Amino acid sequence: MPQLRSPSRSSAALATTQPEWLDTIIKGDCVSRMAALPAHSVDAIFADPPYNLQLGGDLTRPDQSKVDAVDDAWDQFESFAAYDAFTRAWLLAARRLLKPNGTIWVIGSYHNIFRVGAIMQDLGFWTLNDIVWRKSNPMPNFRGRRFQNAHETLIWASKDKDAKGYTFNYDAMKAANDDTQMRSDWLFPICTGGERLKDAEGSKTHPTQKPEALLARVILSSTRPGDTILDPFFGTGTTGAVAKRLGRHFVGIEREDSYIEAATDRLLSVEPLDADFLQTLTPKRAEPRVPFSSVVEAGLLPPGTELTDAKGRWQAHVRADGTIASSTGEAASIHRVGARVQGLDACNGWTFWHVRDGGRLRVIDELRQIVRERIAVSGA
Amino acid sequence: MPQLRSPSRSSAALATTQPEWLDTIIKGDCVSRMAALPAHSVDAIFADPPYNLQLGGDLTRPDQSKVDAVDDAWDQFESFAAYDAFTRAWLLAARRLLKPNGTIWVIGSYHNIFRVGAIMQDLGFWTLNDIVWRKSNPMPNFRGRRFQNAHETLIWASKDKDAKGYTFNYDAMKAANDDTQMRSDWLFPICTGGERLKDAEGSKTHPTQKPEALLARVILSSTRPGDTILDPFFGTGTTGAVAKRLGRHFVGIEREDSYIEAATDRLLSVEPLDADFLQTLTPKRAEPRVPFSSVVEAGLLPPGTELTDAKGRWQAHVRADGTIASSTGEAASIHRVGARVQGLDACNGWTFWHVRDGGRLRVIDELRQIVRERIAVSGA
DNA sequence: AGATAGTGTGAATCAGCGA
DNA sequence: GTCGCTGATTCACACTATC
Repeated sequence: MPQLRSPSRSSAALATTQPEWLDTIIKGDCVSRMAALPAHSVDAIFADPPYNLQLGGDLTRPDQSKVDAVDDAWDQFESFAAYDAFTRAWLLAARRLLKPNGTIWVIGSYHNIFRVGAIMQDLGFWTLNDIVWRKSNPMPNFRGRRFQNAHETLIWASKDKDAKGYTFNYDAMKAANDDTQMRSDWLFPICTGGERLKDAEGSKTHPTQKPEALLARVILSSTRPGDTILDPFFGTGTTGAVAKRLGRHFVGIEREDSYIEAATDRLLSVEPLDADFLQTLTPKRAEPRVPFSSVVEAGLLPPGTELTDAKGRWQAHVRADGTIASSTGEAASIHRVGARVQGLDACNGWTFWHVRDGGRLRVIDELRQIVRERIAVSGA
Repeated sequence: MPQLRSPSRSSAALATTQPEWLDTIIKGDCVSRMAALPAHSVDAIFADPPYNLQLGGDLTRPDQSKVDAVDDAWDQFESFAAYDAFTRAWLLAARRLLKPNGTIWVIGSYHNIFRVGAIMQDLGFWTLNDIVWRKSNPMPNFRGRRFQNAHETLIWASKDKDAKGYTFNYDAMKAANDDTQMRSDWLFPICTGGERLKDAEGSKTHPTQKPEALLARVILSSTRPGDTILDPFFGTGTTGAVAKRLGRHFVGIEREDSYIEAATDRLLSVEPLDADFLQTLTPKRAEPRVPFSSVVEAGLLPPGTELTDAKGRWQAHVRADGTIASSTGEAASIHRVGARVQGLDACNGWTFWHVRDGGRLRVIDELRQIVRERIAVSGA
């Protein structure tokens, strides 16, 4: 097996315990190969399963019986049933490998995505989004009998309904999109030009090679550096190439020797990006918790200081124990009092309350940030 | 029954043979009502079935106001199996009514569209396209836990694989789209403002009223004047209103009296129109939003590239996820970091940041323009 | 009258932690 | 497992109120 491993950065000390299948391509049928891997071992899955319902080689009927001459509708149903059985099998095997907070991405077109999506729901996957990949340069419809088929669909799902701890780099996606949240429709060109792998004769190595930009958004949005991403239909290894470049681990499963060969060469030439450029924004949720009392104790808001909302409609006073008291005399946390004066159920006191600082009002969240920075410096 | 009929243009001579249910709203359950209509009697079907949203508790906006959720009884199903049985029943009844060369449209979201699509395939419908309705003004994701759900999906299918004679007004669609083929992704605003039906108290009559522009494109693309369009989930009658305006016949089936009443009033006020309506079908947009990450992923600004302002006073470097980090270590969007290094509240990062290109500095807005040209798409 | 600021709202499967 | 508290979170428009 060629050395495809991305440098093991964050887990350098654990290198000896890294499973031997990490950052490799496993040859064989994906269902049986997935069954041989340990459960709960991958953080994310990206799957680009065969779309064509007539791919006999990829499909095995539940019973290997030969079907007599039947009418079209029945034959169609048979082939759908075979595709469904195949889909259920690989999705089940994939689900077993997924960590409880892992997520799965599956890409398809109208030929297969409805069946895949319904089976995913049946198996308990919980849809987070369906994403539309809008192709900026799709193939035209030559016969003029339909709309130009200009998109494909991705389904992004967590392992089950109650898995709330999945990774979604919301802040990074928003920052990357001019500070408005990333939508469910993505625009990318199809894979062409130098990115498209060609064989010696100049014909494309793989019929449906996906653009690296698409995989990059998938990986950057839903995984963290050091995570492991499984691709059970590895093909020419776009998932692995982007994962390696972005400091993630990968596992690929592929049956065809020619694809494995192309993917191996490709992966060897990928240089991981410097870790400095892979850092993503720290979600606010993950920042250290600072009690309001710490702001008081730090002297930034001495007891007795008057707080007010941004428009000066409500007032409260800071008390020594880290509670505040509204003018009506009710004392509680900054959040509770903020909610109560407005007559709401909830309120983020950090962004609601302000303090007069010279001529202007300053939101107390800035004071929390000062305390956080002091804590960081002291190495706490 | 009030007179809702559209003037019978092409079939004036046949007016005496026009069935009594044409251009009317039939009250009742759609499965049994469809069973009472003659087979092969409609040219097209537009169906907006319940989506089977499975909503948990309340959802509040950041300002603590409550989102008015779709919690109507008609959208509740006990299980996927119950939803599937319902779907199979109405699709079977609908298929019986469809003429051999008729087509069916079904709209849904990721909650239901996969199941609907799979069942349609099982019943023998032949998918012609899946169409993405991109909403120009979708509701945000308030908790930042997913991508903004900014689209819905329509499936367009013929009665069976061998039905080749269906109507598709290819040239009209192409002409309406600046003389390039109409794509499978359509951009329309959601139904708001004066078009949105309100009750006496000013609250929306129907929770999921669809925009007329969407129905107009459906009807203009796949039916001819004088055709009959069935809507088994008529609601407040958008399908009927647009059909009447465009010189088509309609049949609506609806259970709720309040919706029937609103639809009846609405239909009476519709005036049939000439087909210059086409022009409203292609909403013109300003230049498409290009995420900064797309410039990074396009290879124009590889991660690690140093950015600087026009005078070289401040520096930052590009990170893989589309954020940038200043030399002081602060990371955020190109706009935020630009603002912060200057000590300003806001900054247009596209025009502030430059990159060294040979000997000269090049503003990154030029790179955005390059990406725009690469991904130029009508209606983007 | 016209500009500006403020408010309302849409098919939504929308927390995490510690006690 | 439940309960309770902290505190994180919104885009594009249409419409209304105010200056």
